[in-house]
Amino acid sequence: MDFNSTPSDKLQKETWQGRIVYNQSQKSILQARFEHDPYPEKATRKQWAWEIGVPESKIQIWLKNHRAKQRKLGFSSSLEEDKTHGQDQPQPCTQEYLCRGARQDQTSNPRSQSNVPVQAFERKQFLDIGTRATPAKQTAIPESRIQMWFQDQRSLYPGQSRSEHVNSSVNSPNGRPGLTVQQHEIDLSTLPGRSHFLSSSSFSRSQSFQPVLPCVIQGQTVMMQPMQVVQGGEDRPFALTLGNYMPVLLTMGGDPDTPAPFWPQHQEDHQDHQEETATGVLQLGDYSQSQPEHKKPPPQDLGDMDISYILQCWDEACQALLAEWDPRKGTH
DNA sequence: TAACTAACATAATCAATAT
DNA sequence: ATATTGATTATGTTAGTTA
Repeated sequence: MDFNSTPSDKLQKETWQGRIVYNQSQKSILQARFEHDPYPEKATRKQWAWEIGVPESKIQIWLKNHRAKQRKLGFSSSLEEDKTHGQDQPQPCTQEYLCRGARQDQTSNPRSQSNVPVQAFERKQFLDIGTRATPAKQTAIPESRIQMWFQDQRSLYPGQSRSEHVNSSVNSPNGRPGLTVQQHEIDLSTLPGRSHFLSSSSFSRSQSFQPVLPCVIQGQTVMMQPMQVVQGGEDRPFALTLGNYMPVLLTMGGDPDTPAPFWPQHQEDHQDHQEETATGVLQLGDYSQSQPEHKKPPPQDLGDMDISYILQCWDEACQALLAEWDPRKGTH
């Protein structure tokens, strides 16, 4: 991530959050297209995205913002006349919802495809751009679908508020959430039983879980499990918060239904690395292992491990993170 | 057929970038 | 410092899928 480069003549640049800065030609194209079709269907959005060279999800965001801007400017009435234009004359929708056929084909439930997004949501209800991309890669579900699914899940299971999310971020000195560390405990026993989700899931409704901090050492995944809820993570150096986490060593494999951890062993060419550092890992095994109040023994696989080795891994993890953590950037 | 949920939408707001 | 704008939130609707 390059925070020092100037935007000048770059096509677009990505910031810590993956924010795009459209150049003038991109904006012109989008605005011209928008005038003719302010509510493009999926295929059209993809076409625009291809022409401009950005993901379709970005087009969707741009359209959303541009519609809002137009409404604010008082052009909403004219938009009403245009909005069915170019949609092969479907039945006019109530409000501005796309009609049948104009929408993307409804994909099957991510839960039936893989429990990667489910477990990601169980761990963290607010996904950053980087962490969102990882389960998307693991499941072949587009990132925009992952994002939508998370939004729907949050509406179904309001486990934490935005402010709690913000407060739980460990901000870097410049105010940016360099490493997002979810410290809010989601008590599943309070969730409404509105679906078969919980009962069919790998954990019981009466259980709660806490997020974990991952790191990979010598081919092993070490999960840093919270020992207690940390108050006021703001402005606190990451190194200090590490002390509140208990190392738990996880091993690969096991349950065939359990996908491989989506923590990338090889951090590929994704735009955002720092966010994934703190969040993008799949916790394996029984969720009951994560209950901090009971101080249960670590996962069963750990029984085969030598405790000194575990502690050594933990020490190495701390050392590595401390060595690589740049206080000016909030990450390495 | 009812329940569930993916795929949309809006308004409000935050935050990065431009002016 | 302020305006612009991309991104995210909460919340609501529609319609396809599933039990």
